[in-house]
Amino acid sequence: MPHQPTAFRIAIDLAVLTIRDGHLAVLLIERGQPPFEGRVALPGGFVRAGEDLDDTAVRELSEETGLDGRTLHLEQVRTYATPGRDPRGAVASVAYLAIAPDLPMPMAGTDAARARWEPVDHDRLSHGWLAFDHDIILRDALERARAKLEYSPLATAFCAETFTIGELRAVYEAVWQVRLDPRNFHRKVTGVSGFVVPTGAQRNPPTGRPAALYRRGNATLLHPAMLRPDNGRQ
Amino acid sequence: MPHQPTAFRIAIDLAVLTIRDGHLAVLLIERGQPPFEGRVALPGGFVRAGEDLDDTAVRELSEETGLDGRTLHLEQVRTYATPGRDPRGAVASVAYLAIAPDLPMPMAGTDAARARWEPVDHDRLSHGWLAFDHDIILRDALERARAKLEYSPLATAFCAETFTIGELRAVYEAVWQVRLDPRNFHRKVTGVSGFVVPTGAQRNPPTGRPAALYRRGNATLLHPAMLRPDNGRQ
DNA sequence: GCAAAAGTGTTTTGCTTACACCCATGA
DNA sequence: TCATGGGTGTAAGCAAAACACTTTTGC
Repeated sequence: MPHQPTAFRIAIDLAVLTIRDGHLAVLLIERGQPPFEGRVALPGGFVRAGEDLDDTAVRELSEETGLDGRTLHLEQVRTYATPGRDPRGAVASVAYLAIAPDLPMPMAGTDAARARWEPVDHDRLSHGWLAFDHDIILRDALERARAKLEYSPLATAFCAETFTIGELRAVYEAVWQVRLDPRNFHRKVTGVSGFVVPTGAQRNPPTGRPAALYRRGNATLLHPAMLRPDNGRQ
Repeated sequence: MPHQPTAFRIAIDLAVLTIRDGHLAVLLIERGQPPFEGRVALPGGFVRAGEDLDDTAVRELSEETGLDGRTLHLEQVRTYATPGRDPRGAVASVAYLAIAPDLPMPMAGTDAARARWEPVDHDRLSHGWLAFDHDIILRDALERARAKLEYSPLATAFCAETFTIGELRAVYEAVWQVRLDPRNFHRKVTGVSGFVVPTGAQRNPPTGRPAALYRRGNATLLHPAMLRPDNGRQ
């Protein structure tokens, strides 16, 4: 056979999302060496011998950001291997989507010093915001997250252990970039079996009536689904 | 740095689906050499230098099965790289889902002689039906196909250029493994804007009233969606 | 009392289901 | 004429959207 398989290095790139100040934010690393030195990029790194892809994702998340991937929602999105996508040669990238609650930023020690949360800039996205082809990777990861909010309880992964319905609504509003009716949202969420369960406790907002606190339920699929407004309008 | 990135070869594995005799079928290859000689596996092959993943998928589809990937629905599903998944060493596999109409089997020439359609065996699936980890890959690809029938016009990719509503219903029934009410299905499909458009022509079934023929519309998302019966029942 | 956020009730509208019923053909 | 699949009508039930209204806090 004349054609030999090419040898690739395989990188994991992480699109780590959270909600900060009511806005969707992504965890970025300022690159300290070429290629793309000084530019911002998704955190990531190479798969090592004997490592499964999920393991690499957890390890890189810890090394580069200080976050514990075992407690976060973490899922594979897709793989990119367009020739020339990495100036260092034949590097395939397996993209992962991670969802984190609004954590204190510390991420002490190690390489995490270069990590920071940045609001997702929908204008600059796909127009040279991030290094490599990370604009495309982030766009695909965002679309995955948006889609999964509809039929899975993924939104609770953006929240702390306990949360109010208003906080959950803020997640949907930030990720979908829409305004939702608080009254209908409340009824819809509490009507989906296994989505959220009341803890009995309450929390006082700065002003206003105290909100009941909830924790994640055990549903893995939402029924009925939380459909995006205007979803599919031609 | 003590840890070097491992070098991988990257394979594309194809889950090519069609409907044959009212049943969901997958295209399999009987392996002619070790490892897993004599066992059946998904068709596939290695990514070559300078090739994008989609290109490899199209090329392998043509070489191993005689099908033209440029005219088929073809989409990436996910990547598998669990250590030890391939006895030949560090081989990552990028799985693709392909959908074909019920084509005449010829697939003349080349390696396609070893290719054959097999009904999807849901019992043996995940219990050592296919070589490598292809049971898992096929299961994931099937789940992708099942999910996409709900919100995308993917079902038309199983049909020829023109088709009847009954044929389209047979696709949903075969992929979802359910019975659907023909009357309600007809109304639902024709009510989704851009899903199917009437050609004006008709076709006579062996017995019964002639059926109107349709072709694919230009919708990329179905609204309202074709929800799976019982979808999400706890 | 006022502002603000939480939460309930009600109406309208649209989709889904179940099923009765009619249509057009081959044998 | 009968069997068979194609296709329409209709009513019940669930879910979504819009919005009036009440509750409970901090100031």
